Amino acid sequence: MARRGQSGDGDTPSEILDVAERLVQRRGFNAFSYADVAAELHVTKAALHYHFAGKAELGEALLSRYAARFADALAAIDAEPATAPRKLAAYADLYGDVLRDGRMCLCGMLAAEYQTLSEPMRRILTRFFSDNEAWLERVLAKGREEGTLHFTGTSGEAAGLIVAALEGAMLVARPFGDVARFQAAAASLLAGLL
Amino acid sequence: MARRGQSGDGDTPSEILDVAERLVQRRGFNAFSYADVAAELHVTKAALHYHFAGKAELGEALLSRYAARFADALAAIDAEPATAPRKLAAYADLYGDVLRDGRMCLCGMLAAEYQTLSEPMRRILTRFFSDNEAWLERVLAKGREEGTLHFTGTSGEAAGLIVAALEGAMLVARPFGDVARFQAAAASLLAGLL
DNA sequence: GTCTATAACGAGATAGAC
DNA sequence: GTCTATCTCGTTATAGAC
Repeated sequence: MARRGQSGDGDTPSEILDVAERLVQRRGFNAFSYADVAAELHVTKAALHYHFAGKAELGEALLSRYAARFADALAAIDAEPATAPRKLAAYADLYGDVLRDGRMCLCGMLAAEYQTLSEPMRRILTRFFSDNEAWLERVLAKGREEGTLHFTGTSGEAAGLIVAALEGAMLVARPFGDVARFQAAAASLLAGLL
Repeated sequence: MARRGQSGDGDTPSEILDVAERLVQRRGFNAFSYADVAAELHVTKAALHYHFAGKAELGEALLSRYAARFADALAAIDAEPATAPRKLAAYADLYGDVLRDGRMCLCGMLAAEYQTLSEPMRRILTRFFSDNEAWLERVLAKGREEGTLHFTGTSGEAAGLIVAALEGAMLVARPFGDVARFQAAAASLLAGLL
């Protein structure tokens, strides 16, 4: 059974989210419209408003789904036995996969547009970064304890640097249309932790 | 003589650029309008169109001025004798100063919106990052040569990581309204190069 | 160099039929 | 659940007076 997109389900709300997500990740939340999504799905804007009352509600659904998917990916990394460096490499690959599809991280994109977002969207967004850093902090602490990772400062500080560096590496790589630029930065970052 | 803003000159085009720049750095290029700038300067939108034909032309002027100002700041760092680590710290401070004013780096913001920009804007933007990395590459190579900096990989790779990490640290710090978050990431980054 | 006025378009959203 | 039709507003941009 052919299944496209990342959401398994082929129901209308999911299809709307799939299209909107790609548009936001490529162009930004303030540069996509209901008309864009409607045209691509061959439905009318009114149909979209039936499923998502307004742009803010659509944005919240987008963020919630993205954060949940990311959390699942982190759980999947934790499910397999691996050294801390390998877990970090797997983490960086999550970002690389998004970039390879020509997209910015949804949350990195929305972070840039933060001041124009609704309160609910803001809360989910900051939560995303906090959760990511908390996961990284655990991996980093374990790695340092096991002797597989070496860094100065706290695990929390290193976690913050990793999130920042990966988001920034995606941000800068996209204008150059050059995934290798991201890979080089990620490799350089992780090499500094060995 | 009282002088506000960063542009020395108090002529109309400069004032327009000052206001537009702040709006773009806080809200994004696709979330500010001629009406916003006009209202703040107590002039009409038509007056703005006299100085900058369209939004794209205004954006080009914005980017050119920002890039020139940044280049001046790098020249100023080079003008004084300092160790490579001190130069890197001064470089990171350029970003910190922008963030302390509640702003994202203009070029980081526009990098997120890259796919919606005009060709001329795109060219100036990528040039900005290339120039920054070239400057960093020189500082890094010198520092390694002098033994004041230590890192694996090429100077170019390390330069790319620094730009990415600082841009990303700004991006992530803003949603938290927390400059300390940026400072911690910058410190952690530079500590890894000692 | 700045104004008033307005054109032309697209965005977000709603009412009500089917 | 999707449609047609419509509304209102904001945005970019221009013409022409002062």
